[in-house]
Amino acid sequence: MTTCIKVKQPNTKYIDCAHCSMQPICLPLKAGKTSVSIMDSYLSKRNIVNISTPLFQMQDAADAIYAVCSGSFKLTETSPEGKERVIGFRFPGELIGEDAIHTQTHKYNAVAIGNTTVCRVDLAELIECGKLVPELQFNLILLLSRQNAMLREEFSSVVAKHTAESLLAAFILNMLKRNAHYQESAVKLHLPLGRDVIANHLGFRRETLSRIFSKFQHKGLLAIQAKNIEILNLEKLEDIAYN
Amino acid sequence: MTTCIKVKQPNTKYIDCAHCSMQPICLPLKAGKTSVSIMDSYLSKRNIVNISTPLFQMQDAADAIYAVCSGSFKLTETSPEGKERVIGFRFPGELIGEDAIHTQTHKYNAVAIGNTTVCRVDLAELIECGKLVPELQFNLILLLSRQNAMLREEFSSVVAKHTAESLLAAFILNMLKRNAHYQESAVKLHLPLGRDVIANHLGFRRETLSRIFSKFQHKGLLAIQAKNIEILNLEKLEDIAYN
DNA sequence: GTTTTTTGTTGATTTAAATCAAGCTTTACG
DNA sequence: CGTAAAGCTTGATTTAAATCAACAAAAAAC
Repeated sequence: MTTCIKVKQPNTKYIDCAHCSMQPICLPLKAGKTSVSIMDSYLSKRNIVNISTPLFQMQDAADAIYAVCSGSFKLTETSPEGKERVIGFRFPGELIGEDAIHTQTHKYNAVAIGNTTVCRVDLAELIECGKLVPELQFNLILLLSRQNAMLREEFSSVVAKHTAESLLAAFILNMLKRNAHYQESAVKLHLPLGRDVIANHLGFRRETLSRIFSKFQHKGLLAIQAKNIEILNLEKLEDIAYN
Repeated sequence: MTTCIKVKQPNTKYIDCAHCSMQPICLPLKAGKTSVSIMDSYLSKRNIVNISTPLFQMQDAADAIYAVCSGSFKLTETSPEGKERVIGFRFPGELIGEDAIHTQTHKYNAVAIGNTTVCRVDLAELIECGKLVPELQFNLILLLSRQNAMLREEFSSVVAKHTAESLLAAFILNMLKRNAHYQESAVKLHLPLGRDVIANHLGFRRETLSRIFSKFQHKGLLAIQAKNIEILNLEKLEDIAYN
């Protein structure tokens, strides 16, 4: 049976399979619940390590779903003039490329931030396997529905915000929630994202981001050390987010 | 067999079932492809007319997926202080509440804009039916994946925009694309949304929206008559959207 | 059909964020 | 190890959008 091989890397934290979004697909395979022999022959599940390279790019053929094991990804769109717009992020335990089932070609780029590990599930094989194992197919439905809910949540953290402050506050809260299950503390957040990348995503300038971070620190809402953010006053941050 | 009953209303356009997002589920039922008798006994598909009322609200039990037949819906979140934030729109042929499969309770409100018609598919019955008809289950996977892609597209039309102008331009282009198959012209857009609602969604004030609309008209990009927008210069609009 | 209310537009002023610019810190590199 | 490069912060100025305010145009109500 294929297993998840964890590649040792310095300063990286791995998500355990129990907290991974791919679990509804992987679990029957690992636990040997049903039809393991069938799935084993179909699903080519393996680990790939990327070093700051694209997992896939716009217009690439979409032939797999990925789950992030360690590290982070930024999802970007490239405009005709070559400008890059960061449309989202993916962290350990989250999915990338799940819309591929429908689209055939990718509509955005998925680029590794630092060194990352991913689990890859071949789409054609997954679909074949699903035909034989209805349980797996229903798990995929659950997984897609959950990804849908996650997407909408990420969406609502950046939409309909009137000020840069409420936008950033909502973004931090979204990051906190999504990273909760693999951070040491519920109020401590390691954000492996550069200021430029965050600012691009939120639609304002690096300088503005820096100023708001400073303001939040002076107000006693956050304590920031490089890429580590500690939330000191969650309630006030939520007030600002809800505008 | 249950059929789609179209209720006659003045000034409303119905999406035909061939262009509806629910089609992958409804089609086997209507065409009598496979196991129609089984599905017929399970799927309670029917039309409901709403007059400016919520289809569902935050924290309501999520027990169905809806497809919009006619009219439009706004999706909103209500903050603890009662402020409303418009997080998206749904038009004829599009789905509402598909994330319900995973979440059990709704995380946002779906409110009818004017008079609307929807098709309702009971979730518990759909899942039961899926167990018996694997083909239906795979169609649901396709549908969820497509909804995922649509969500990401709606998302990327409002994220990472640096100016109000590019935000509005991208929003118009997204609306144009999503309404393409039931508008008379590829460059004419009937937007049944009030200025306040659009402005709320995009995160700025009614006055700002009005001014940009005027600016776009003076520049010869748009021709606006109340809620009807004609795109006169698509290329320039795209340039502004890509910022 | 007229009044009232809601919705949309335009103008003047204030405020928030972009831009320009310099200094500082951290990481990468020879 | 020291230097270069990239990333982050803070300040001064300009520009874009919010706010305040008046008015016009549609709907809705009477």
